Amino acid sequence: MIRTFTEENYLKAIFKLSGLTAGKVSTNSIAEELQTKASSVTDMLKKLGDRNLVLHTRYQGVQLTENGQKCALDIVRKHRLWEVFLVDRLGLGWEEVHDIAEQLEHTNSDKLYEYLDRYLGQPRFDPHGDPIPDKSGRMEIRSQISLLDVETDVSNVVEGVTDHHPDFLQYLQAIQLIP
Amino acid sequence: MIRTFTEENYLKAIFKLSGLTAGKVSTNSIAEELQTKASSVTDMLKKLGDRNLVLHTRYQGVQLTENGQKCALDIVRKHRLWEVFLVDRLGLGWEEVHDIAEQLEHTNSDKLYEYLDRYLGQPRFDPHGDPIPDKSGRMEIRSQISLLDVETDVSNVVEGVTDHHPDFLQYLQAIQLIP
DNA sequence: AAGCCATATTGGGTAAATCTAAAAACGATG
DNA sequence: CATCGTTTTTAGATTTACCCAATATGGCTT
Repeated sequence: MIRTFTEENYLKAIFKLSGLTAGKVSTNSIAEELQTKASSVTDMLKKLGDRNLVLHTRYQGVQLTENGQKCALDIVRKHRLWEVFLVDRLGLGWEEVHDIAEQLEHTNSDKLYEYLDRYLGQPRFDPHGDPIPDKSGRMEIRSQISLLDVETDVSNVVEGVTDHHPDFLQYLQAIQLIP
Repeated sequence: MIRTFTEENYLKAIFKLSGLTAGKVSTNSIAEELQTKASSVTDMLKKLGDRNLVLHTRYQGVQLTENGQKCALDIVRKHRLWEVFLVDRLGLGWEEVHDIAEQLEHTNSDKLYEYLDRYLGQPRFDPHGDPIPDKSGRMEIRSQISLLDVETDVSNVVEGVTDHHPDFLQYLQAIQLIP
């Protein structure tokens, strides 16, 4: 199954948005996520539908098929493995690796990722605390509570962030609040 | 200066062919190198010419401008750094990394390559024995002689290969003739 | 139930990179 | 120096991923 760079980005966006809304994803939300126009999204949804990667009913939103979910998890896996590499091995800052991983994640080669995964010690979480799916798409969920809800005078370990905006991550870095 | 994936591949091809023929490069040779048609090449040469990356005179072949040469060396550098990573760090075979590096080389980020280079110990040669240009495009040339011209009964060190075809490299691997 | 508004889709068009087929230029040779 | 064959370029079409403007849909009000 050959997927273009663009198709992969759509699948990843739909996957991400499905997690937030826990259901069907709207055309406009995808357009905003990918910084494109709703009409472009409709075009692509039709194409992804033809390829059995999404289920799209006119005016009703879209969701990933089992097949599409598998593809999306594969891309997420690649992205997060690269982030671990960039931070743990190369020593880049955890707040600056997202854009680089966004490029690297489109590299295809089963063997590459098999070896990269082993080289990194089969990590289960990326530098932002997000879980890394395994080859078959399974990933660990950690039960976490928000820092907003934490009791004062109690020591806690920060495991991850939910806001991935560069500015916010740089702020966390500056105050040394690191997962 | 933003370059597309495709433009980068053309620059790399022209650079490679310039080295072989030591002069102007023909449209057909580029078409063969990139597995495309001569008419597509002409189109792209026009575009690269407009961008001051090549010097193209109708029916007379093409050569890289100083600017184009710099871009090509940058891509070659990225390619070869990735090859070192794949072989030395991940443990992939030197005969199977070319296609993967061909994808990775299009990743952009000055900082990434600065850190990758340092992480790999600023290597000057890739696993095939080809020199790796430094940030400003300079690279070492080793004076090598062909195995065909080597005297018998004399011990030699194999430094590299000139034929990069997967089948040939797999054969060398099989007989343990490794740089 | 009718109207209104936000959301989504369609239709028509553009730009990039490709292709095929036809025409143009080069250069080797008789 | 005219001709032939190869190489290269042009012209016109196709495909992919976009865009805008116009239209359609569905849900919410009243």
